[in-house]
Amino acid sequence: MSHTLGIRQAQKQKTRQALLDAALVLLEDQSLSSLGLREVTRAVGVAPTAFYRHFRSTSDLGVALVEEALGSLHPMIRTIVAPDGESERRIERAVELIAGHVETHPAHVRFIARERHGGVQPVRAAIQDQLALFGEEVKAALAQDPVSEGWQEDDLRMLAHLYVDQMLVTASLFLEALEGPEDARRQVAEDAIRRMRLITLGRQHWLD
Amino acid sequence: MSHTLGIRQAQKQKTRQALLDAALVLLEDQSLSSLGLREVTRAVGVAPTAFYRHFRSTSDLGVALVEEALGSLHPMIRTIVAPDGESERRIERAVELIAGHVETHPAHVRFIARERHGGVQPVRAAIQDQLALFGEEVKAALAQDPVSEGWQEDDLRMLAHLYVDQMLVTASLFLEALEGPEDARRQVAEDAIRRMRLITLGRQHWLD
DNA sequence: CCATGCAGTTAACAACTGTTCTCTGGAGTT
DNA sequence: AACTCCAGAGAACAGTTGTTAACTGCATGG
Repeated sequence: MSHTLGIRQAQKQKTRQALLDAALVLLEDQSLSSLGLREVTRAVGVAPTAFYRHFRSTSDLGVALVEEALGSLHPMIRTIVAPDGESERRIERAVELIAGHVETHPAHVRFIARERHGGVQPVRAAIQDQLALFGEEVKAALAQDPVSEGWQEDDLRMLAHLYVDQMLVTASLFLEALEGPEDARRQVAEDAIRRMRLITLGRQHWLD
Repeated sequence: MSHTLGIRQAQKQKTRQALLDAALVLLEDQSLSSLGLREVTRAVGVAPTAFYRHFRSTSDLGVALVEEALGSLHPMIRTIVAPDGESERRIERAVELIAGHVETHPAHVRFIARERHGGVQPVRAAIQDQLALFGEEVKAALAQDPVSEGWQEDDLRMLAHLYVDQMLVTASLFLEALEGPEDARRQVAEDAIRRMRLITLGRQHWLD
């Protein structure tokens, strides 16, 4: 299906990716609203004006980063919330998956946590859109589960959003514990499991 | 107890407060890491160099803003979590209190939500410190509650942090709905109440 | 094989940044 | 009344920023 694109376009995508990568590194200790376009091009080793061939502005680049960070995450969401297996085991697997993802993509996770409430409106909007999508996917999966029988639409939506928020909180806690000792990470994992367990408990008694 | 301070110090505190206020306004649509000190002094109508009489840097000012935004919030936390009255009524009151605070101090709430994961380390640390304090206060209050009889220390801590996170999430949702129609705010309130209800349910069955 | 398109370069711009040093006027002290 | 102190002003600094225009060289399609 993928038409092998010419040398020309390949080179373009390569520098575009280099810009995204460099920006992500620079964003590890600053916010997008203070990221300068010259800063990014300098890091890549390319003229400042080359930036415009790929992005209208840094906030435009930010939106592309949101796509990169969250767009590929939908399969993982579906895996986490897939209704199979015993609930305790599912919780542990979910937390493990989150921990793994934070370990392999720390900069992406940091970027999302930072810019979710950050100072750049279009980027905030892009993140909200993706998270809303996550919410719908989780809600659809929850609806499949027999535990959700008799649930109102509103309550399902609430629970789905609660789960999504919980995933983000957990991810950002893992992020904080990344540099620290392994003990801290295990602590975060245990705490996250406890939280999920309590939420699941509330879920099972919702219709009492 | 408060010694009436001289004209000199009074004037100093006045411009200091003016700097904080101006910064808070400017931070409504940008992050602290992109806030310039000249920008702030210009907004106040004072020479750039005057800034140094009050703050070492903008991140120093940010830490002061954290104090201003969260320092005065401890009484409210204690009120919310005080163990009196029926639980459903307590939840409603808590959500109302949060909604009210977001309405009266939107800029402060936005600042905290933004800089909690923002690009300025000292500010992040200051926020984490305050939130950890909130956590301890909530935990202490929960321990008083008869529902918490027989709970382990770890579980109490987990629940306290869950509550604190939930308050922040709720506040930021109210913030997003602030400009919109009243309908949206009522929706947020109802959703927040539902979340709290589910968590409380999980809490009541924790020791089953 | 030649003409076109376009990714990336070079140079220049006005505007802005944080920080330094020196100065001043008036409040606080004796 | 004379003296000290210090919040704020003013000017200057070397760097930085985003954006513009006109360019160059090479992959591409006819």
